[in-house]
Amino acid sequence: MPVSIQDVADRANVSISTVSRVLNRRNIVNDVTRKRVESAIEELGYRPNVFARGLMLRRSHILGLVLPDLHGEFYSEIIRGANARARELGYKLMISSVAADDDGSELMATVADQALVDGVAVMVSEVNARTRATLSTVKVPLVVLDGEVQGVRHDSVVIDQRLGAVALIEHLIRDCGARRLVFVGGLPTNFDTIERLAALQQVAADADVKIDPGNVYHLDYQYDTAFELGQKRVKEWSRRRFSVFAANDEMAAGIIDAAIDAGISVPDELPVVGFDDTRIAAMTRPRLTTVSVPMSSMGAAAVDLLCQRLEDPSRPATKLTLQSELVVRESCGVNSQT
Amino acid sequence: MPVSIQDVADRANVSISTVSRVLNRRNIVNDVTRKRVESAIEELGYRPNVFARGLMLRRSHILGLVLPDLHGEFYSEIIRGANARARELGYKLMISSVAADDDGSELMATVADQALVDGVAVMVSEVNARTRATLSTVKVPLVVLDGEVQGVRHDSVVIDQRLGAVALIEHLIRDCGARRLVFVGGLPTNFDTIERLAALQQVAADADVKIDPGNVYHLDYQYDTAFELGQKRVKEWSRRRFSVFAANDEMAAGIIDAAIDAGISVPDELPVVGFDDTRIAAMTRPRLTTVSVPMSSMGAAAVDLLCQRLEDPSRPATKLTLQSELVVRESCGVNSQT
DNA sequence: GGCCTGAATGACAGCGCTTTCACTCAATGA
DNA sequence: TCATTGAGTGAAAGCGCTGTCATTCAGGCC
Repeated sequence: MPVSIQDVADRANVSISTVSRVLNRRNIVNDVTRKRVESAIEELGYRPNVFARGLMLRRSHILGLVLPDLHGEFYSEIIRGANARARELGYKLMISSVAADDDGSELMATVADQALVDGVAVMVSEVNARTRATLSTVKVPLVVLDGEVQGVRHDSVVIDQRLGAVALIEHLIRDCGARRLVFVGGLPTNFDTIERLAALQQVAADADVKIDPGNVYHLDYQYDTAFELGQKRVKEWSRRRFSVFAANDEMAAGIIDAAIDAGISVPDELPVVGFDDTRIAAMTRPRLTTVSVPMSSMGAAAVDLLCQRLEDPSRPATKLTLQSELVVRESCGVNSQT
Repeated sequence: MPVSIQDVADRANVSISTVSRVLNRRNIVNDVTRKRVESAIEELGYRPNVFARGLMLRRSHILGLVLPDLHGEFYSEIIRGANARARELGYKLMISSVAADDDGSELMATVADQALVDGVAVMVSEVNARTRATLSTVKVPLVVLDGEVQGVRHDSVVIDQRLGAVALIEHLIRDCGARRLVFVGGLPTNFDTIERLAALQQVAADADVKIDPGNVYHLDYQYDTAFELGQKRVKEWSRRRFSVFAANDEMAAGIIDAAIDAGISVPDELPVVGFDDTRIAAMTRPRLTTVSVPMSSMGAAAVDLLCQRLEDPSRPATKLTLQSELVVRESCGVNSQT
């Protein structure tokens, strides 16, 4: 039923070799012959069989993208960026998600399909022995997003959260007069949480601002849990003149809402800042001061890196760093944009 | 370099046929032999070549998902739902996007990769002759999301927006006392816009509520354009006691913000409702009254339908309808949840 | 013993493509 | 005139797998 290269060859009165040559624009084919083949292809609506081609070429022109979860704008933006760039470069994108709390086996099952993809970009929320072991079995080019896996050869694209985070916290301390800070992050093993907390501690130390270990909370990046935490703590935070640095916008929104419910004014009685600059950052009231991270660029960069390595497998491992940027809105108390 | 079925056969001292049989659990293989083959597979870390297999079986276990755009929560939720179900059923998902204003050629290029996928789910924002022509060339099972394409054999999963929309408008009219309505939708050719406007007109007619054609606006589902429209009209709407029905939450948020900027209170002076119940619907102030549509279920259902047809190609075309549901919050003026 | 049966396995023909190698046949130079 | 070129093409060998058919061989029956 499906039309094969043989059908085209028959119709054009040439051998399949010639059709193949026309298809791949390789050795010179006589103009007249090529035209004949091309119209045969057109008339028959012929499309080369991807499998046969993949079998020969050992190339599928498919790139894998493995994300910890598909929830939230963060990931969807990565997909969008990766998809756009992949299309530009003539690749297809295969998406998989892995539960954030996966022990590695699921990651394994997903990445194991390397047999199909030419390369794979992986974002692991947490690097441990299991994930390391899993990733070391990957035989195709590997790009790690927003993290690094020791002992495994891979390129990576990371976001320099430090710069943005530092700018954010300096703004909070210098311009908004914060003296005491609360940090609300994800799990202590989470790469982003580690980075953001480190930035906080660094700036705080420099500015002689206090961060009590008791004021560092590890939640799960969700609105609800942050809201619950806020319900319990918001009055105390406000009374003691704290400012809240949440490691993402969702949690910042949760805390803002808890504060408002408790009759506490944000930012006057409790400044709150977020991270990521997702869609909701502009929707909260007050609007969130946050750090914009180039999510879709990250996806695009991953695809770039994969393709570059595919072209030149011997090039040295590359680490691409994307910058993050402070976005000042209203939730921190001083709107320097006005 | 890569280990093939022959390597396994050699190591286990059997023929490749036997290895293949072990792999596919087909004809009975002697227990002793099977164990030997299995351990050979294990030791060699053998994984069947997807292309060779696909070439024989004409099955890739990959499903395609083509969306008009990858922006926005709506699409990312579809991807999430589809991905989860695909994984459950042993399929992989390949994502592509097509610009919303595509004339069909891009859709063509994307869907043309049917050679690779076992089936494809397509969401077209607008059905016209071009898209119809493109989709009629698809040779694998096709599921159309949120729409129908005449003359092309396909299954479909649609969201019954009518029910939710009707409930929303009835709530607006009956419970909130709306007498005059403004509709802010997408392009007049957009399926969702057509459905939602139709529901509005139906209910309005029944309730003897007026909808002036001059109060039907066709925008692009974006916050910004709605905000701009709001800046121009919000005072007039408020003065004339209008209520605004926006065809998605983004536009509703834009109008709310325009109203607030103009010093107009929502909902007291201008009730506004949205559609979709995306993340931002709970983030606006006041929170949006909207209609929740089961986005991720839609993705999952598409995958289900595809797999079912793959199993039984002769089954009659199926149309799966998902229900939408009114979500009352604050932006309409009466919070019946309290 | 000769024959049949059926379980277990192997040999081999493709699937549709790319690619190597060989071939044809003008045009060219000696 | 004849060997030599090289552009253009075809024949055929796989790529790694599945599935059909053939083969082997122990056990059961007459």
